Amino acid sequence: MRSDPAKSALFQAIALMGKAFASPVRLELLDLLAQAPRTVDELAQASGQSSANTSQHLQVLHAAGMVTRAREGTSVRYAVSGDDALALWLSLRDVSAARLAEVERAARAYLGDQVETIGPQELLGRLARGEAVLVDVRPATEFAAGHIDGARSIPLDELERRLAELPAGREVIAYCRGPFCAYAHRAVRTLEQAGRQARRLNVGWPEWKLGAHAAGPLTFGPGTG
Amino acid sequence: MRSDPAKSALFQAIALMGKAFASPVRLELLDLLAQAPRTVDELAQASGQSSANTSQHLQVLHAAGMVTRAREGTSVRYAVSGDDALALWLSLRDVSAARLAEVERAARAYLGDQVETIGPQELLGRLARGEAVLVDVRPATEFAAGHIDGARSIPLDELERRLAELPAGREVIAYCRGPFCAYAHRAVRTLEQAGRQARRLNVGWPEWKLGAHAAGPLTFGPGTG
DNA sequence: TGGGTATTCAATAGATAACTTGATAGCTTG
DNA sequence: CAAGCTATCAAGTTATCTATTGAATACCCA
Repeated sequence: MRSDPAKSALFQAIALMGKAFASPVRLELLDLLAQAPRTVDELAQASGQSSANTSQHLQVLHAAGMVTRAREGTSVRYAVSGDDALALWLSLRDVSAARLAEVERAARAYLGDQVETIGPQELLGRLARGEAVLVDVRPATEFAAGHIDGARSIPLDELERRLAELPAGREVIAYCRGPFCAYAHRAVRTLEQAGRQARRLNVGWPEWKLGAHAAGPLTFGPGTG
Repeated sequence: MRSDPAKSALFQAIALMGKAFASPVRLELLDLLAQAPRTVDELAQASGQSSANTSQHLQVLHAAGMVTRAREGTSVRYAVSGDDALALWLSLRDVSAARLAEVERAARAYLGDQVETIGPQELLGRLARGEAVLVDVRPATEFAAGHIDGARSIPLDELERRLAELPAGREVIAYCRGPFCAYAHRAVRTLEQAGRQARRLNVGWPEWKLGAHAAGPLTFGPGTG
């Protein structure tokens, strides 16, 4: 077994994908791409990195097979390469949150006080009975790239002046990018200060897309069926 | 959004776990630990690394929350820290195999010619009807640490001289560490050369343990239910 | 065809990581 | 308590990674 060159090549090849997850900048880019495909420039702006640096990190992600690249006129649009790649990123994120106290701590510090949540099952029931209204508080472009069926788009920074659009007497459920995104937290606080009843959906669009609404608790990895 | 320190800290913390997957040596250690807990020395020997180097890599894995550490007299025994961590490693492995041609290529080169396979569902049926016998061809210590219910242990290097133990007239199903392990391939070839009917189970012990037998095809990530 | 923009390439300096070697600490046994 | 073993630490060398800068390329549009 000592230094079998073929086996060694196998692990080396897998490590290429592992390296993709070794930089916080790349993780942030991946997290942005999990919401919607974007161009290099959009990603550079959203992540606060230089264009060149963003491009280089995207190439690492591309070499690892995590993202696809497509020319669009003068721009190049990157996207997560598939549901399996998306699920892998979410798994890494969730396992690290479960296993690393530092991630939990950083998440709490970033999100602020917890707000009341609702699960996918209960949400579907309340929506079907007309008791609740579902609001996507992400930026409009991300809503356009994909959203939960039946949701209406009110980006967080427009929420305050568009409160009237929300029917009174119905509870408002807000969702955003996922459990580590602050938008829905802030939306719920804004809504409550406006005297509305509001909760946060405990999954984001990527988790929903992968099927969180079809089953109960989140599960990981191969063969959970 | 530009350089939010709290958000940046979050990705930095997650990247700590990402870094764990960035080295082929660590991946090999993780792969070994996926079969059974082991001491530093055992891991060093199995991976062909120096003791000190192995220890350092294990510390990185430990800092990432992927493995646990327990003193056992004069030794220290490491183990994968839980089913979620195990599933994450298997997902990384499988997604990289699906997305990176180089991984596929290296796997084929390592495993040699394909042999006929059988799935968990069909296996359970044949076992229940007494038509097949299931053999675990991994080293005995890995069998002792956990194995598929009803399997008998015949390590690959003992298979040839223990052929008589296998009842004639029944198909032999061999399994080992997983889809990237060569043991079961070699076992099937050995058995066929001895005139026995044999197939390879298309999952290994870790996949089975995580529930591959309970459902059909492998699925990835959160919320597949 | 030429100007403008988006992306990538190339080169560099600074930071991090990998592996080796030799020393240290913890446990077991005589 | 001393000897012997296992694991970890510390220091040093080499290799790799990151981010920056400035140049080059690809595309669009006039």
